[in-house]
Amino acid sequence: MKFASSYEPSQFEPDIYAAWETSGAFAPTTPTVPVDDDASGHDDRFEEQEKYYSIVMPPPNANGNLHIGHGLVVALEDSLTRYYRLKGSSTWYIPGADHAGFETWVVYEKTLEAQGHSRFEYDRDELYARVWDFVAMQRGNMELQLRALGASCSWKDLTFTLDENVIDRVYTTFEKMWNDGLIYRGKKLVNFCPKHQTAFADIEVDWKEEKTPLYYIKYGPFVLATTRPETKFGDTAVAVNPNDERYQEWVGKTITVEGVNGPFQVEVIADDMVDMNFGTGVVKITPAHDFNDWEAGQRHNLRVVQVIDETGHMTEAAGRFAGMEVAEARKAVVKAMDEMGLIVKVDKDYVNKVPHCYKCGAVIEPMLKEQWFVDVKKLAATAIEHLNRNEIKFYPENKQKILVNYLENLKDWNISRQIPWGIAIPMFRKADPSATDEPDWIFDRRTHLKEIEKSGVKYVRDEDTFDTWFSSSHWPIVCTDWSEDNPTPYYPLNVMETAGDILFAWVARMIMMGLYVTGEVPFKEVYLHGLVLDAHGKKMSKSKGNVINPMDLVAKYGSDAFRLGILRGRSAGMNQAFSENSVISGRNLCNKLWNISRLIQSIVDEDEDNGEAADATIPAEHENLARAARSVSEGHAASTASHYTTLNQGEDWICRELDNCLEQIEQDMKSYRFAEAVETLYSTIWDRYADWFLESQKIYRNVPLLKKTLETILITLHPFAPFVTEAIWQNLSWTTGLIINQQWPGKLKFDPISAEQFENIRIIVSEVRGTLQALPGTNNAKKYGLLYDKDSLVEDNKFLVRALTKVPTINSLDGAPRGLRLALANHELYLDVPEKIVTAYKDALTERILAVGRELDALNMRMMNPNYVDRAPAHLVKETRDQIKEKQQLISRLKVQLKII
RNA sequence: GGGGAUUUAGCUCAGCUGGCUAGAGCGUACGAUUCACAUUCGUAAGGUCAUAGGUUCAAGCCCUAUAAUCCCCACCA
Repeated sequence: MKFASSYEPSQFEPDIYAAWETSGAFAPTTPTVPVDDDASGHDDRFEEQEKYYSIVMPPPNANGNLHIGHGLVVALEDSLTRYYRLKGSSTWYIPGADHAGFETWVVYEKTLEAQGHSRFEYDRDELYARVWDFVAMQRGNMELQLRALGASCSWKDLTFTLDENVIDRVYTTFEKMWNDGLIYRGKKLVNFCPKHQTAFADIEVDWKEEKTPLYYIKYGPFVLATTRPETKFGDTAVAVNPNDERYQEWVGKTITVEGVNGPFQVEVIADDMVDMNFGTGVVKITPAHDFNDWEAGQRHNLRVVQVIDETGHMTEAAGRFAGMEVAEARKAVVKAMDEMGLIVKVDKDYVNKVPHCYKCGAVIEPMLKEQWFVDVKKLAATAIEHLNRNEIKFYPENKQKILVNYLENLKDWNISRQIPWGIAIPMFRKADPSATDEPDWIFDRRTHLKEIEKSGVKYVRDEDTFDTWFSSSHWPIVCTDWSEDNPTPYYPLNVMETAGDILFAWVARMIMMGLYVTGEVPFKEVYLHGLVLDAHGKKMSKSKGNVINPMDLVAKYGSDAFRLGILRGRSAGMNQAFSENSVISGRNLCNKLWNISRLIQSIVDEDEDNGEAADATIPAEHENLARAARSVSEGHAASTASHYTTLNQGEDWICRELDNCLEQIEQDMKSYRFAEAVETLYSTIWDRYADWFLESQKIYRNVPLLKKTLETILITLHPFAPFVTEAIWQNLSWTTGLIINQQWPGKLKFDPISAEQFENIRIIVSEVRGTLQALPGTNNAKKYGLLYDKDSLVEDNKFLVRALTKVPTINSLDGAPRGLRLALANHELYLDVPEKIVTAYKDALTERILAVGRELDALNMRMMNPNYVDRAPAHLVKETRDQIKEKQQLISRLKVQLKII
């Protein structure tokens, strides 16, 4: 026997993955490059009646390890991929790796510092080369982990965000945008991290609430409130609200302000931005270091004086405070002002929101810099138009509205980053400004050169790199190898599965870019998953020490258990807690399935030893139970057990249950209800297949049906638990090939009336079990027999009912009723219990009658309501009537029993 | 300030278009056991579905308020 008594994932998983990978099962069945076999000049792939299923992996950081979120990503995406592969689509799951510009840069800079070096010792190109080697060294780690999770992705198509074709595509788009006037260079305030020396997009800024003292300072004729007294040297105006009567007389005048570096003059302006109710209703304007002030400065044509430099130190404009760090300068300035009596009061508990670098936590300084910007107005408008036409279906639905709302308010996008690790911006600046006839900036793809010559003029490359999202926004295009000359049926993607928190950063930009480049939306559906929280619903973080490593769980419980566990209790877009219990329950299911297979294989072996391999067998003692066999041929058989015949109610019933299960799974997968699909499989396999059908097969054996139904279960579970299903498939004696390549099972055939009769058997068995447990004493099941009165269902299924209830005997009632009557409406059944015990059961019986009576009352109330009878659908009214009849019967029978006692 | 969610058993969550006598996993209690599986089997306890109104023959589900929790966007000096 090949089956050990329990399933050990680690014994199978690596070999199974290797078998899949080497067999080529991960590659799409239709080529990913154009095909023109009939030399028609057209790509044949568009003409075939082929179903394509394409999905890309949000590229994990090439430099890092996978975290639990990636575990969820693989569980979701790979389940989809395997499901559609079994369904017969040419399936392309494209893996990726992200150079993760800033993230990787931060890690690398730390290792540099640890070695006692600084980035400033090297020039940009050298740094780039060094990081490349660093990443190359680390890469592969994450790829191994994706394999451990069972990702059935097409490895040969792995796309790295710095691959040549990616850079090519990004440059092509950039050039097009440049020519279309969508790219401009602007000197604007940008979010700048003084530690990392780079600008950020708004979206990358981490706002934190902090107590920052609010100083009320004397300011010429005014008193005004500020949290940043050190920027006073950059003030070029003071503003009041135009409707503020208190300050009307000053508007338009120039005032003299006493300062720590001596008096200076500013103009008083009126602007709506000022809130009359905050502080004193007077605001100092520092255009170089505050976004609102910058905008006010634009409106009023104010001078811009930079007082903080890129390293976070005060400039010469700060006079004697020059060279100090911002925090230090603030203290010094406050002290000096206090000594001069300029500070009126201090609100120490004032809570303010301060921008921080999301990586190092340093305070972000708004900094005036020349950067490249994308004019997003048109791009956003086009995206909104397509979104409003519902060309993309969102899961959860509400994200569509949120996205449109975001796009409507989108500001121009700063795409310049001052980090060496990234794709170089392909722009070159004229070296000699005196050559006035030539443009200042030109586009050129030769970014490997620092200097180029064009029309005899020298140009120097801009040292900045692209914001990672600028290149990432091309992901569906570059992964599927779409091009203007060769569109591909794999674009648009069928689905974009990714984290809900990058809806704006990534999804929005992919849509804008996809439309701009290809004219089509880049994907037909979007599924957004939420955060995986810890067991208590808290965000996982290193500082809290509650991070769960998916690889630990895989090692402990197996890959399938992890996948099943993480899909449980999870729905689109929701941040949900992770519980190890769910993984344990997944592990148990794998083991259960293993043992189900072990049992069936042993039955098959025994059957073959008996030389009766051909057909269903019925033990001689049950021969009278066999009904006329219905031969059913299966047109869409998965493997070898193509012929089966159902021979009793239990067999019809399991076919019906499996059919329902298949239908349910299909619906769930269509609507991305993964947790429900797993739940359905769990209860079908465990509560129905194992607990009822297999138990019944210990009495009646139907080998072809056992084979067929096991195959059905294995294939249906395979998308969610790929390893154990493949391990079993390989160990079964009659299956061939790999399960990953099988076809999704078709519907099973069965007799519905017979199937429904089995429900009655289940009800009878449950009632017997429940009543026996409620009787006083232990081991009741072994003590009392079961009596039936003219009940053909029980008579025909004597042996089965006996096996399931464990009662010692089942006999026909001869003579007057005796013992304890079971509370079943349509069956006359008695437990052969002595008088004494029946009496002891009296209270329980009375309670039972009362409970049924309450249910009956509720039903009667409903029927007495004329509105219900008139307005409710007829079938419901009939159902109620039937229920009333049934309950009445049950009560009267129980009352008879009670009287006898 | 603008927007999005969540609130159902001890815990984590289902309950999709109203028909519910509200479900699952884990946990708990009680009982079983020599074989497929203790990673097992059986039985049970446990919920005025956040609160208050409303619509409807019928509300966990729809509407209107309220409360609590969480998230995103904008940012007030």
